[in-house]
Amino acid sequence: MSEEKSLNFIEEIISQDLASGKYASILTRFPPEPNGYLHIGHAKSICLNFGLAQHFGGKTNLRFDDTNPAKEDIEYVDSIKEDVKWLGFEWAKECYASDYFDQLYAYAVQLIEKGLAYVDDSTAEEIAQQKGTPTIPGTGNAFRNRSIAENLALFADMKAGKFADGEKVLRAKIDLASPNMHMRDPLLYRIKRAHHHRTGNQWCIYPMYDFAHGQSDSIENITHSICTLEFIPHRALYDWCIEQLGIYPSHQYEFARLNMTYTVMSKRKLLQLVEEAHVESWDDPRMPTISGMRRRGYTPESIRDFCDRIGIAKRENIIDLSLLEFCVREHLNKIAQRRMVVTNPIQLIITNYDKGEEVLHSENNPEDPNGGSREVPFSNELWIEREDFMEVPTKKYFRLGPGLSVRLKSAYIITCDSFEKDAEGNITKVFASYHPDSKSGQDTSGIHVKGTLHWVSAKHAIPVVLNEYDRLFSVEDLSTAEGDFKDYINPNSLHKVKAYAEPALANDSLDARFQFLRKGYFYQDAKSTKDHLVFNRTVTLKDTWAKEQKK
RNA sequence: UGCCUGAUUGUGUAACGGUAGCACGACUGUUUUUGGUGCAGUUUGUCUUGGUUCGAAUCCAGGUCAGGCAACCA
Repeated sequence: MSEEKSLNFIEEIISQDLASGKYASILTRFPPEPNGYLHIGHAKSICLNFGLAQHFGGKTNLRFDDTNPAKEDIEYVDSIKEDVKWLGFEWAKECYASDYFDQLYAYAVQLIEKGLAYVDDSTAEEIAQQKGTPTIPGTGNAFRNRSIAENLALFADMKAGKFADGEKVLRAKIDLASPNMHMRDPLLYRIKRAHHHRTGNQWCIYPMYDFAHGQSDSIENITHSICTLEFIPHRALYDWCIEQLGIYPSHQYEFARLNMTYTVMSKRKLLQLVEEAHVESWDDPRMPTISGMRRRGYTPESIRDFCDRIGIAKRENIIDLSLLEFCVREHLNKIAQRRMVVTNPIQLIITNYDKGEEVLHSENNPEDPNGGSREVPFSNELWIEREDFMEVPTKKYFRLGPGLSVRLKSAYIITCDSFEKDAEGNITKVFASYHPDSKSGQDTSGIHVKGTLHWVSAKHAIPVVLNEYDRLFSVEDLSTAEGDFKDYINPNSLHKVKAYAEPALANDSLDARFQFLRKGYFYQDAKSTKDHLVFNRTVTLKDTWAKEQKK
């Protein structure tokens, strides 16, 4: 293989654990709560967890952290499974925290029996108040001293549904003065009458995250439980539960979550964008969701490559969107079928072309010698881009203008002779003559031109619609922007454009990736039909001319 | 005011007491029937003050800055 890539801190830990014989093999898990769609931040975690297992010869479970029925739904479970598969990963077991509800309940009873948990009748407000603040120790209440027998009975009654929602909770008895707020007698169970998407109405008490997650890891024999930085203060509790219960010691490790420029990465905010119709749906191609990116035309390979490149560390980060764009372009350049599409057309008449029409050939992908070619009809009446003609060309402009010559891609070199304008001064027609001996592939004209234009034969063109996407937000770093994040939504994140496409596109497979020459990479939209072809722009091509013009 | 993390070029990420490297971005040049791609090159960095050491991004002490922690959310 190639030279060794340095290990990130988690790989470092794992290789030591393996070398020391602490574990014979590793087992990781990806544990989403099914309360929303997965986004590119989850992709980082998925690639990490599954990637670790692949790299070190272990396995990964997919576990749904479904301990809060009020927010969760089967719809999300299904989408999550689809997204993980699409990214190219296979889980060893499909698990649910709800599968462990009986076991978890038994664990809670064990804690009570050890005098390490108690039923508290206080209200949420009272409990919050009694917890104190980070600088002021908490104070206990009378419930803390209930007898084991009483706690056992009360907890059984909680389970049996003898109390109303919120009337009682089960708490761990740890340390109300702990400098770690999470150790100040954290809640273990709450009463909540809600329909659970898997257990139905079987339960009216549900374990809290802190009482479910570590134990679920332990039950599955997860060796390395990897989560994001905000769970660092939970680790003490994670370890406490495992130790007091005397169960398999899974260990938690934390890394920094992904942030990206020009977008948001929280399920809550993404949900808001959907619910308030700032975007069409969870899979709107502007969304940073996996489903949105898939619909936009991102490939799983490019997303995995991206996750590889951003690395894993503990420091807060914000990744440039341009890195993601680089990754897709790099992959798409290798696999995309080249096609010609004109979006803002002006008519080009080739005055000396008297053959009527002919069929030319153009390569599907210059990067792929085996990519073959396609037929492209040519005639004396073409569409070219309006911006490819300039009445008074500027100095570095090497496209079409009066007296200037360019090549029509895969066709002939032409020279512009004249043009027409309407009353308002808009160019309506451009007239040119072609050089018959300059035909693509058999050019003997000796003419050298700097520009090559894409084009479409007017009478052969088929109408298509292009969705040209731009960034969802107008500021780079939403986390430092003041006020509501929605104030920064880019009002021009979508341009729907009508365009003329070469006929080959009508017969192309729905699943193909395209590069529309000089315009960008496109992918057929989920709602596109034969009669109404719609393409989503995945990403533009790099455009050094646009950059030059800005100067 | 407490506790916990962290700080390396514009952005990420390496260097595990011994040459601060890589990628993206930006900028040059070159190739090109896509102003794409490819190729070659340039560019900017160890938060700060002390200390240990022949030698510190790395170890120690203090400071600064940033983020997290007081949901019957995960």
